[in-house]
Amino acid sequence: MEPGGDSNRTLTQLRRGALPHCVLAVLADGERYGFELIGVLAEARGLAISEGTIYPLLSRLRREGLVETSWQESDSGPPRRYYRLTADGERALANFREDWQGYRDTVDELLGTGGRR
Amino acid sequence: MEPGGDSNRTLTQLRRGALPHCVLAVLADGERYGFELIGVLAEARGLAISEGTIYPLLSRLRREGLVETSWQESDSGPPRRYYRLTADGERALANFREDWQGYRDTVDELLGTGGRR
DNA sequence: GCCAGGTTCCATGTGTCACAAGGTAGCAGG
DNA sequence: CCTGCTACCTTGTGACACATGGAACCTGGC
Repeated sequence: MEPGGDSNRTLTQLRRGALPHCVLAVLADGERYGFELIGVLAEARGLAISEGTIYPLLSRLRREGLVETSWQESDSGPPRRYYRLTADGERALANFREDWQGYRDTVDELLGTGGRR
Repeated sequence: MEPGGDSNRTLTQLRRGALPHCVLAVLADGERYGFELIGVLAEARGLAISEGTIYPLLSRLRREGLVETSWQESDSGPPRRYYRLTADGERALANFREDWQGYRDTVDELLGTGGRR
């Protein structure tokens, strides 16, 4: 049912690296709930994920103290759990920005994709 | 045994994304053997890996037909298994370059690390 | 010879994590 | 009520980086 996921598997592995911190980055702009995050990330090329990915991820971030949550009523539908960054979360995000830039430049250099832009 | 692997674990997850294709990229410049690759990658910031990582990775690339190998004698030490890119490997590398650039730009945009370098 | 130490390869076990699939619950509208 | 949507979460599977340990081969000292 899912054999040839060729270049798809590659993207999955790529996502692993930055996805959690991309979520943190989105939350840095204001609180969001799980379903909403899926929509926001779906608009970003190469970051489309599903519920089975986002909820375990958010649980982990919460367990690590990088985000905190609050339940809020909805006009139409069940209540939502909103996530927002903690101070630790902001620190983790700042650290990651540095790690990411170093890694990105290394890969660009090896691949020869660093040139223009 | 080592729970607090804080920012280290992050780098491991980052590596996962591009490491196999970075190996392909190095091999695109000429054939190399396993131990040599460890040294080459160690010089690239954020890509230092060990034998336990490189050999399973190379086996996988071989199984997928992206690299092929040949044994060659060494002046000093046991024989070496040299790896070089196949046509499929070159194709995979080219595909990955595109995937990588799209992904990289997406992450840069979300993190706000994209402003020309 | 033979033994210590370096080089090179590989296999096994563990832990992390993305994802698919499925399950629960609240809120509509016919 | 009952179909369908929104929203959350859990469980099982599989991929893969890494640590550890070991085998095979070479060299140099004695």
